[in-house]
Amino acid sequence: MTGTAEASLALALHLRGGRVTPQRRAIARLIDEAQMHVTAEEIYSQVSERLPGVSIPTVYATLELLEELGHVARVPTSSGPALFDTRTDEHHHMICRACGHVADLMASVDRERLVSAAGAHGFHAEQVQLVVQGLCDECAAAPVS
Amino acid sequence: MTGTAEASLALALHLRGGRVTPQRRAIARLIDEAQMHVTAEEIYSQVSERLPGVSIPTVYATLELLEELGHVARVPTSSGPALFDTRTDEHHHMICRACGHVADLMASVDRERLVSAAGAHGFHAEQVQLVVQGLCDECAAAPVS
DNA sequence: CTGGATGCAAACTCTTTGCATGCAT
DNA sequence: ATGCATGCAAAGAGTTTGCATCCAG
Repeated sequence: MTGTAEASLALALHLRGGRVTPQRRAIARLIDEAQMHVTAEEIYSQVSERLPGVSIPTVYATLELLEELGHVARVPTSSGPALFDTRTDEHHHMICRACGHVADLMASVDRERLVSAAGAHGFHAEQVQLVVQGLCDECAAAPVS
Repeated sequence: MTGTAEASLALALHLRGGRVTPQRRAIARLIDEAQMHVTAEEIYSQVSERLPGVSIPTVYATLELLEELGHVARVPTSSGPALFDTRTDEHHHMICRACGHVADLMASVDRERLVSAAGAHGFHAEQVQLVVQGLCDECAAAPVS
């Protein structure tokens, strides 16, 4: 996961004997330019503008590929469509239980301690994500619906 | 959320003019006795043994009710069916990306700090959950599939 | 009685699969 | 030329909705 998703995708695909297709390039490029948290559907509609004819299964397959390569990470949510995060550095999320909006949270957690705590349970930790649930400013102010 | 789900359910329902039905009692009771992390489907099949005829929509509705009352919490996951946690004290989760198994993680995070960090972003935090993703012992040992 | 809760079936959303075609290598 | 990737359509999970019936209060 060095450099852009588009570049490292080509490299990784060569190594594993995969193909660099226009669809994969276009999706990887969107990820590079991307807006933080996206659903497969959003990727689909945006990539469709640039490369008409892409299909949803291809979007899902490519997102899975990019996830393996570490260019996107799924955000753990409690409901709704899968959210892919284009930021892959250690950061966390606030998720509004009313509108579902996801925002980044700048805060540090003691990753080392948690990884070894997980290890003590026989778990091989790869990623530590913090999810803060509650209400975003707008939903907190909004009428009870 | 004082006492058992079954008991507090009755109280809360009276207060809001809701009804204490056999279905709700049975589901609340399962939650009281429960096994940590359950899907709606698991609740459904277990409650069906005691109270034949319950329907899936009722299970979902009751889980939502119990969630409002604070007797179950959804575990943020990256895929798969919704997981309801019957433990409502502050604790965290390790989720295996291979088999999906969820286990509790005993570790503390500085809740106060995170809640106020979220507050600084205008977010009204209610719950802080940590998700450690990786491989459980068995999947780490298992053949690459 | 009365309206909230239930069961059933159907709709819906999100994601994956099967299969024939197409294209990167 | 070879076989991986694609697009399409359809199947599949999981969850929600609509509506008539039922029963707790």
